Amino acid sequence: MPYGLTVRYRTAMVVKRRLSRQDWAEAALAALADGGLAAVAVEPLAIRLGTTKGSFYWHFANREALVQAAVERWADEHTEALIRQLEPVSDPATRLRQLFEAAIGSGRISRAELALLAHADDPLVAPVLSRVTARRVDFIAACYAETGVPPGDARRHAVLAYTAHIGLIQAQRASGGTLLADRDRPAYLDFLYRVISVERPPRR
Amino acid sequence: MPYGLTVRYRTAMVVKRRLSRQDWAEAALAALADGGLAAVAVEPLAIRLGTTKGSFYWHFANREALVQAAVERWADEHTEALIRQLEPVSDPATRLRQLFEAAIGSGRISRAELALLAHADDPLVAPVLSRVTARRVDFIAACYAETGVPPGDARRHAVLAYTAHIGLIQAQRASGGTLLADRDRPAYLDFLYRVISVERPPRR
DNA sequence: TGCCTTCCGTACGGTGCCGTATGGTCTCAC
DNA sequence: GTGAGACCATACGGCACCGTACGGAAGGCA
Repeated sequence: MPYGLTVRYRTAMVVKRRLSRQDWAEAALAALADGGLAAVAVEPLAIRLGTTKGSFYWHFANREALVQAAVERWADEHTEALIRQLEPVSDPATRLRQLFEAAIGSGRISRAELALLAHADDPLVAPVLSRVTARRVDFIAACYAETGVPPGDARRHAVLAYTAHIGLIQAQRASGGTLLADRDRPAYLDFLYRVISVERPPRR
Repeated sequence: MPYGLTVRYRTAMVVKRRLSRQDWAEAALAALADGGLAAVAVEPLAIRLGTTKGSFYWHFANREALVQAAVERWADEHTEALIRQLEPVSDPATRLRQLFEAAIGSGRISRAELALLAHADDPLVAPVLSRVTARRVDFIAACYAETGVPPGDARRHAVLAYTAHIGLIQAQRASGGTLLADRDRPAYLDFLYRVISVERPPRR
């Protein structure tokens, strides 16, 4: 909501900016993160961007195209970028540890995550989500394998690590945050890291 | 139709009968399971039931009331009923084992589950979902405690068990079913059961 | 300066849903 | 059989959104 204001402000103060396809995609991803797939709607977004549908239908054929753009953007930002960033880390155990910390850390990340999981069977979401899920688990499994775990075990570890993570953010939200109090979180993470054979990360 | 019978013919296959509040709630839960919260819509449901909105607004004040009824129905069927069924099992380890088997078994159960998780922040869903989540995890933790695990550990075990389960059905759907092939499932469950300290259930 | 492309504003019609109003029909007690 | 209450059908207005049509404004370039 301060977003719309900002745009209005910018419009008034500076120069009226013409929007690009990327601007729309970015706004769509933001809307997705905090309103679900249904919030990716042309007219509301236009208002939020301080423009009108006229702009939108110049850059996109229809709403479907916008959703696709947003989802692709998400896949890149929240998976490929992270993997690119972790790939140079040579020690696989350190790599895993950093991955889990990054994943568990940001609540902003999980918001888009949850919105997409919520529409996993939507024809626009499903293919990307499926690709991303496979990519992540494969990456985790490869790290485990690199630490010396036999391949079959590596995959099982990876599946557990990934599902425990997804399940945790889901259940935390489902419980209204009462599932795990903040003060119990470190102990739980220690426990989880021990279970999935990751060396305990240093406490901050 | 050649019969000029007194029985009015409806488009649906069901014979025309007067509907109860429960009929609507049941249909709503079914719609929820396979179309998400948005599918709990009065007019489509009326068509599906072979009736009209006139019936609906006799039994319910508005759509909100219908959603509430469906969600409550879900909470009872998929949590309270299961717990009632498991409570008489005296051995806590057996109780846990049966619980996990029941939870992992039915795909029909998880469909409504997923639909509700998808709308965890909806004001109509949130309170019930939060209640149910707490109830389930508490139940699991109590079982663990009863097996002799110290209380703190019991809760951590319970959280892991629950989130691993939720995460698994989520990730399976997200991956389009490719996360864990059917043939890898038993081995994974063995692994999971070992990790969360539950005696391995007998293979069927 | 004028022109042409790129981009945006606005008006409009269409769709799917919610909720109300009102009158009709069915059922059961009597 | 009849009347009262329970239940349903239909028509209507409203809202939020999609997508189209078309007339402009903005900004580079001759």
